[in-house]
Amino acid sequence: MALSRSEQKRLDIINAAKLVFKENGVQATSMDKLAEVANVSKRTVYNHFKTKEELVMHLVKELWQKAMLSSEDDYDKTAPLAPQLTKILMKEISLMNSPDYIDLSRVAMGHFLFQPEALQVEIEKFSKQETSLQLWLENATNDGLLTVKNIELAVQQLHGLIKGSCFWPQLLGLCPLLSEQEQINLADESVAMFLARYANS
Amino acid sequence: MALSRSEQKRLDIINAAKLVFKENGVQATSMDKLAEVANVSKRTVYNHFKTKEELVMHLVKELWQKAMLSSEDDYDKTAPLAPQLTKILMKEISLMNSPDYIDLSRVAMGHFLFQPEALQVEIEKFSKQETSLQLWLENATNDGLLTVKNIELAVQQLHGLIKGSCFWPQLLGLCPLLSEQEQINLADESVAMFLARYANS
DNA sequence: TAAGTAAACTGCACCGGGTAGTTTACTTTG
DNA sequence: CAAAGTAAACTACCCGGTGCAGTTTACTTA
Repeated sequence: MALSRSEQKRLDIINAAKLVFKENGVQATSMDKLAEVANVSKRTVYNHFKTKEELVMHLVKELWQKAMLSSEDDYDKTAPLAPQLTKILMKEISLMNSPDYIDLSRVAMGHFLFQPEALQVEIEKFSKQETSLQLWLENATNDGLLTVKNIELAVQQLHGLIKGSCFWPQLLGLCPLLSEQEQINLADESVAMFLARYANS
Repeated sequence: MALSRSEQKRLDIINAAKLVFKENGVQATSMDKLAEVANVSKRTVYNHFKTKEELVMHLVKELWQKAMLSSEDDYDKTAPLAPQLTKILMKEISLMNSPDYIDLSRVAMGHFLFQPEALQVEIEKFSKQETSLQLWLENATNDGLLTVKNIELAVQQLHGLIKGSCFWPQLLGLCPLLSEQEQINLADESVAMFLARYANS
């Protein structure tokens, strides 16, 4: 499955961008530096991406798609709730706690922090689809296994519990990534708290 | 209490910095622009602050001090837990959900995102003191009113529940600030979930 | 009350350096 | 040989920070 030379160069540029943006952010990284790291002439960079902005957007979209790819988390009416929910959370945790995701999120955040309109635009392109977590909660609530009055709030609570330990501290460089065991503990603790509040006995 | 002219100019500069940094961030704001907004000559800016960095740091320290000023939240062994915890959370929520705090946090985040070492240094200067939330949890646990095995985790969980609704979305410009009623609801919901998990019946 | 003084402020030119994006003339590769 | 890549110079800026001559302010002395 050989890539054409052009395709290869394109990948070199994208990989170099990820590498170099994550070190100092977008603004502080020049296109000259980027081309140098990619081992590509600056003109080639501009042949593949019209502007710096376009290159950044390409990376951001890649990130979004990764975060949004919804796997089929089958909701099972008869199985115990805790393991099902744990499985869903583990999937989110292991994604958000990966180096690539953190690094790219930092880049995106640095880029969008002061352009909320642009961020809104990007988000709306993807926010049509419900998350698998939300669907699961809706199913379990409709079957009377949970008592959740406000599903949006519940989703936000679960995400808050998770991200507060496995995403934001790492994004800010205040904590190292979680080990596999720590990830499992976090999922279990989050599920325990959530079900203590919402599960029907 | 009249301020000397120099003190007044200094305040003008600081206020202009808050105003102008919050619009486009630190990197994207020139010192010429800042001086113009402050109605002060650029030379005067540099007379008060040796470098741009020093000015930014001044703002950040101001933010930290506001966030850290711990009030005496008296723990009361005999009173019901929920209202006590709600009160503490409300104080944190109303601080974190204020425009000044959000705006300055955004500036600080944009500045430190790619300088984790510098952030570490700043944080360590302030992180000696325990938060009032942590103290309260320790007291309630020692008195057997709560069963919390891991207090640090519990603190992080509470902060996650709160910040996930009243801080991070606003920092990113995805949600408007919470109304007083929404703040109260958030505090109540967070307390309800927390106590459902940890309170001894 | 008038003259003097030190400190702070102003405005502007200036410096060294950096950047996004373009152009050109030439070379490599499929 | 046509499409893509290369190196290097080039345009047209912007920015942090400094130096300096001259002015304003507030306060004090004669």
